[in-house]
Amino acid sequence: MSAPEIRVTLPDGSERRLPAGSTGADLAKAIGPGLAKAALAVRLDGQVWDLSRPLPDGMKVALLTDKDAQALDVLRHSSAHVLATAVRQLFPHARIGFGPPIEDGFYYDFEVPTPFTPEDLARIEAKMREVVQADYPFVREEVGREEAKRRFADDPLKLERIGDLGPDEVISVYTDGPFVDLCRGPHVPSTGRIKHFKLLHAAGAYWRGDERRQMLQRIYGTAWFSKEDLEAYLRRLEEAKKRDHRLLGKQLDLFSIQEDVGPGLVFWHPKGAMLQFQLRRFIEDTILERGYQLVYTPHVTREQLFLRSGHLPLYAENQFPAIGAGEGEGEDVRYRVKPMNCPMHILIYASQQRSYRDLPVRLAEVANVYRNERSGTLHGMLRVRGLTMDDAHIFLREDQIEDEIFQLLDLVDLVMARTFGLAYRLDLATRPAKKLGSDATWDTAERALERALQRRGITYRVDQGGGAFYGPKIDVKFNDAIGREWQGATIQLDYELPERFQLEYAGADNRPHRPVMIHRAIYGTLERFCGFLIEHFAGAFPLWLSPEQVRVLPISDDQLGAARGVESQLRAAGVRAHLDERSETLNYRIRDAEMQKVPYMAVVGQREAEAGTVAVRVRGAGKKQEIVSLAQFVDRLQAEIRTRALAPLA
RNA sequence: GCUGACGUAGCUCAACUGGUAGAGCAGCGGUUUUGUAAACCGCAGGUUAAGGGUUCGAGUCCCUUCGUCAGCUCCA
Repeated sequence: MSAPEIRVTLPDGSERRLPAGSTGADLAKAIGPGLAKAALAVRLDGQVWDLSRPLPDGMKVALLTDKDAQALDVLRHSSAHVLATAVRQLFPHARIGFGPPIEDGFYYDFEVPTPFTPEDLARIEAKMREVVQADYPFVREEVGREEAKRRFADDPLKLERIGDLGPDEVISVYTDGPFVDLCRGPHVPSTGRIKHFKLLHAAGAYWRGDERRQMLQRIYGTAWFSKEDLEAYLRRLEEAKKRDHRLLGKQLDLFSIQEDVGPGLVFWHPKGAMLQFQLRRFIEDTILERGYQLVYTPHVTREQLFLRSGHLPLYAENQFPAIGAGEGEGEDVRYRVKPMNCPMHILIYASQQRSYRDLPVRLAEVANVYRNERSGTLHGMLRVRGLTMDDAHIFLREDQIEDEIFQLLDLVDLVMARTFGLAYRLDLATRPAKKLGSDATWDTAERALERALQRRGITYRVDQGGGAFYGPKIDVKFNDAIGREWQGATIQLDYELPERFQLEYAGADNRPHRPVMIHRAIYGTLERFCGFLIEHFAGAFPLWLSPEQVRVLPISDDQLGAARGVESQLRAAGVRAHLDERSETLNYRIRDAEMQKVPYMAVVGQREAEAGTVAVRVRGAGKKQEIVSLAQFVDRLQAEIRTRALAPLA
């Protein structure tokens, strides 16, 4: 029994009465013809529905148009269906996987005997335009389980999905023209609404994200409400490519990765090495102020150590194979290059008796470790095999955990936000399925992390099951130029290793107690962080980080002497200055300094040479120059370096 | 690791369907001595990633290996 009328509340609070059975489209029509044309979907209490579905009584309803972000997701989801429609027409035997909207676009997975070629993509895109032209309505139907199975009898992928649906779940099917898909929806009213889209690329993707299962072919595309948005997005992709640290690393001669040595192994060229040196110096100075102690430990160890720590065999996949012992040593002695520093730092902790009064003991090491990452995962400096971690292990009492985590979160903020001006996200990663230790321990650990996060009053996401096998962690996430997400800083709580190594401290009760450990890295690794900074600053580093801070440019050889004086005085003042005495035109040398993103140019012509001044040109500021005395210039540079200013001081 | 694409001078890229590997920039040598984003002339630079095969002939076609890129999977 349905009421003869339904009532809905609009976002402005007003109420509307409609005949029972009215749809979102009817509501839009009732409000006005403009809205009827613009409406794409309807939102009921946060849930988005198709316009064609009858509205329930007494709901809050909002019509979505191209102004709503949620509508954009609907558009992209519908675009995925248009893609599948086109693929099915060109490849009738293609089986259909998933086709969701994603950030900036959509994809659809297909099982086809041969992967799509770029030419196929062009054909598919052309076919998609025909589907759009045909303006097929998206028709929603609810079907029973058996009916659903019958309809998709020829597609094992769909059948598998149907089988996975819960008994109470409504099974809906969407049809646009010749294409029928099992789909939760919602969709735009018809394919004609999709106008501004482009297929980007195709690549393999495992069915259901499981590498043990077959590989499907995924086609990625992007879709927008307006031509301008689409073009802006494509431009944004182009711009992002210019910030790519792999490109800038070459252009600015920061680093290289060489085939002769191996993938994922970074050569830090002099300019890149200066970046690393500054970053290292900054973090080491900072943590020394905060009660850390620096240590250095060996790069290889008897394999035994990693057996005891539990890394072998658990982490063996990511470790390089064992190295045989040298002549004269027992044949059973095998060595491993270290993938982590924790066991090393633990041995230092365990090398003497510790009192409860000594805790926390904070051992830090900017250390090189080696991990045999899978070849396909390597990516410039962001994913490498030789990692330089700014690692530390903190040994503490359980009652100290919350405070220590609190302080660590502050350290993260100091480095990320207050020093580099970076926006960052925090994830609280909780217990995974495969874990060590009792649930009670995990409860305590997770709660300690939570409390510290809340005490800092920062928002964070919960990454359910994303913790390490030995404990929960807080991870810092950021995006690279191309939008991929990476992990930076990490703070991990560990009850397991102290147990395995039988660590102890003497308590106030004069009895042995077991400490807890925190593994933490602030940059994460210098490779990844540096790569990220290159992209973040697009190579135009703040002064304190810039490998070359000032380029001194004499206008002609007559000023060479004066320019040499400027260079040496700057260097004496702790500024990384470099004299460009090539017999090229001034314009040429300015252009070169600009392209190398040197923050300051100090031009020395006859006037400056006589007056003891320099003509300062600021990176990126064009012709605007300032004549200052060398002393003033030095003061300004030193202040800017000392404060680690992100932009030139006025 | 998996799927696909790709690999030509230090860098960016040419070389029609197999027919003598080229250009710009960078480098080097000269000339030029410059006032705010590329002076001019010349020279040199390559076992076409490596190895094998097909062919009268391979940068181009086939195979193997290595590497790069995109995505998946996995992780700082």
